[in-house]
Amino acid sequence: MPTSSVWLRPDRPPRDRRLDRAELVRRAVAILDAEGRAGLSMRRVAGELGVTAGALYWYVATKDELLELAFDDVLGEVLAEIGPAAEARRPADGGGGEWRERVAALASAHRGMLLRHPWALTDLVGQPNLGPNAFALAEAGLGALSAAGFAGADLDAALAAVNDHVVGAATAEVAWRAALERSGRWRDEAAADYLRRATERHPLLARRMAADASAGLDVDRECDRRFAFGLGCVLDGLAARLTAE
Amino acid sequence: MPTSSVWLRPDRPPRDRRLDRAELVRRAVAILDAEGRAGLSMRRVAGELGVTAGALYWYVATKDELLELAFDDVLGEVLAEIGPAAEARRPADGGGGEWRERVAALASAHRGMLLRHPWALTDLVGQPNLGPNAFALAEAGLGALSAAGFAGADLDAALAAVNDHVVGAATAEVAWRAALERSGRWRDEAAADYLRRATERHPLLARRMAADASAGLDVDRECDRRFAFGLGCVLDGLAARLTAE
DNA sequence: ACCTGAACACCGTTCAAGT
DNA sequence: ACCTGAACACCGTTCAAGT
Repeated sequence: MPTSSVWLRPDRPPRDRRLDRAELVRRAVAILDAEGRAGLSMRRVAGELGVTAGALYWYVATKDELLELAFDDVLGEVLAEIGPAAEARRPADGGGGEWRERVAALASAHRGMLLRHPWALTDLVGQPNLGPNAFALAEAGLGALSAAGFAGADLDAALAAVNDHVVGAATAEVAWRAALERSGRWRDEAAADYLRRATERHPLLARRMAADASAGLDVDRECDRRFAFGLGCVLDGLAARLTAE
Repeated sequence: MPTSSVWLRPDRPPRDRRLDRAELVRRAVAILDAEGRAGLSMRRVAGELGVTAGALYWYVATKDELLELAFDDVLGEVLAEIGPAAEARRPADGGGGEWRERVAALASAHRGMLLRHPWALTDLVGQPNLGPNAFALAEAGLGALSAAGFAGADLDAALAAVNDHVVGAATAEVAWRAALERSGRWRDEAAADYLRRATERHPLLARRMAADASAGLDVDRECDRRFAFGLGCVLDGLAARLTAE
């Protein structure tokens, strides 16, 4: 059990080494993307790096630390996508109505990253995230919302409202897509029976499911639509709280 | 690898058995609540039930199935807290402005359950949830929002917006509380140094963190406040979309 | 029908010993 | 300083054999 955090023990200066943290993290992310959390083992990472499992513990104290580093790594993609330009021109802009677009761009990039790396959602639960990219992303969010006019405790709450929607929507989307993939195996007699009986007492649910099934819905479009709908609600609510003060 | 789902194979009628699914689930939930996901092993559950690990596989095909059952079990607490009364009087009420309170009550009970069982948040990612309590909860949400006036695809999107906020906020809250617990171990020289350097380039973040630290903030109150703030935003947005049509 | 006991193929982590 | 090799204490899952 490590007594402190990865972020407090920087990667040591190299001497005779064949590895460094960055390489561990790259491998871990690749494995996580390809096979999910269940596919990641210290032995697997080590094997792909041509090294023994024990060697990894020279760079990292536990597997959890490696996951922490991997999470912060992909978190960096969000601002990389927005472009450092947006960050640079922040103090300059007039803070008019365009805060909505800036917040929406951040939220959308954040969502995109979570969909590319669904395993990262699990990291959000239960682990404090104190890496440099987490800080930078938080600062960008605070910047966009303070430019809008939020300050003090409301600034925290406003950022939380946006982030919560991003995380919640990504969670639901990932789960829904997983369910659809497995639904291929649900096309038998027993499954149809179970669903029929289960929805008998749930007419609204039954109608929505029937609508989805009959319309041959475009999953990507529907996910985008729901995300935009919810984000629009949150942003409207924020705008209302802004003018009310 | 099971080819179908737990929900398709109902618990068999008893003969000489000493166990049943309900007992497995109760034990699993107790262990998860007490020690989190890391504390749950098939051997542990079996041991507490006075039985061999292999015996569990008579009732359940995999550990994942047990987790699925455990998740649906705690999901049942949400409507149990709201009371079946609310469900019963649903078709009767006039559908006026009180939909806000009904949706808020559902969201709040949902949040409470997730905070009591933080391990459930991990289940939300990657696993489709097809248990009876999940269906019932979805129906209740659809009922509240269709009473408000939503229909069709907007009904789905409206429910998703509320649920996403609940799940996202609970995720953030659980992570934040975990971070605060560990912050006891962060009170040394190196940690202070890391935080100082990390926040140097992030003035807004630094100011918010300083405000939190100096005010001696009440974590419970602040979490409640943020949840209500975000939920208020979402509900305002929904209300606006309702009158716009 | 239900459970035991033992096995299989894995884990994360530690640590002496090597270079 | 960095890595190996082997070990320890676990896992989930399977399955013959018992009752």
